[in-house]
Amino acid sequence: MGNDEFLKLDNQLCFVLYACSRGLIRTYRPLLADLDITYPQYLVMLVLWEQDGVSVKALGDRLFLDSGTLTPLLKRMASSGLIARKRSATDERRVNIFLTAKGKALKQRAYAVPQTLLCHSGLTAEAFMGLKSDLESLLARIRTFDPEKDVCAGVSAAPSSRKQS
Amino acid sequence: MGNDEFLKLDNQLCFVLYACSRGLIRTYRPLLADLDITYPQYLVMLVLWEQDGVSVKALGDRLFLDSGTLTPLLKRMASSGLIARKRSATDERRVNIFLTAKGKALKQRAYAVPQTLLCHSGLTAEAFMGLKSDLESLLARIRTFDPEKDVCAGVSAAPSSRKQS
DNA sequence: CATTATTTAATTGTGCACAACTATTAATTG
DNA sequence: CAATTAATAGTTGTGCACAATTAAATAATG
Repeated sequence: MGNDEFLKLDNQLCFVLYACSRGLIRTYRPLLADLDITYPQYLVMLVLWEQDGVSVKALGDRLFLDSGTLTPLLKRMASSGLIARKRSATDERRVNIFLTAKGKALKQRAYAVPQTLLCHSGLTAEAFMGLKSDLESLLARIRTFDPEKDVCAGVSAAPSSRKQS
Repeated sequence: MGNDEFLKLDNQLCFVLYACSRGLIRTYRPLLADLDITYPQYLVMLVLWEQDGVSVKALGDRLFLDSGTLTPLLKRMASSGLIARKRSATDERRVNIFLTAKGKALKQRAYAVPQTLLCHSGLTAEAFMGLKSDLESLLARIRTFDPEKDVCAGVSAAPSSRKQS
């Protein structure tokens, strides 16, 4: 009976994380609409403003997105004139992404975005940093988790069914 | 120049939230695949296991999803035999969602999911509760934010351009 | 009671996410 | 150097998200 507690929606960390993520992105939406970009496109711009000319692969590693997501997204950004996609001369497999003048210029209008968001979040700088740090730890943990040596496999099974190596 | 710090990817709370949310859902995926459901479908099941027969509207209020997302999702769940969609007799606008026998039975196999996830997250019960609580506060704040009385509007503009009522 | 406004779901269209697969190029190895 | 393997993008197909619109039913109002 006490097991039912674990299945209640309000006891799910993942749900509040999922709801928070979508809620924050919803808060960004009108600000980014002024810049004519979506939230994932904004993330691509953040990477490019730090380092122009990165490959699709490097972008994917940074944003945890694969080519199935990035290829069409980058094509949309190219057709709206923010970036240019250029096949690498030294490695023909690579496609490098470069900011256009329009893409570089957009940065000026983006400076206001993070500060407006911080204000909307109602967080102090300390709370902001603390929460970000906690989430970074969680992210690192779930991304390095190795299913091969899964300590959790039998965690909710009957004790007798646990397989010890 | 110091403004550039605010536009760095690694300084974005929303990005780590977005990455964490997708990372956790990725961790759920193989477990839920065993139950033949996706993560959003799992959330619907959590609501229905708590309260059978809710309307699409009530589901949407609970999960922060609209009919554009829920209608096709619920149709898929109906065709896979987990739920039944029934037009309400007392209010013909409403569609109420009921668990089938198969849907009710699935709960037994779902008990293991939250505990496996908790283990994968590597969080203590205290850290889990603390993080969930912090995210709930943030969610409440951004969901009740009223753009009409936006204190943040001029937050990054020049001080002289601030409009006081 | 007829009209208007509101509520509720469904529909349409766009843009992600991601798994599975293909094609091309580069690196490795016998 | 030829054959194999690995790396990189692209393609295809499915399932969300969400804005905007439509349609139907109910509630509110003059």
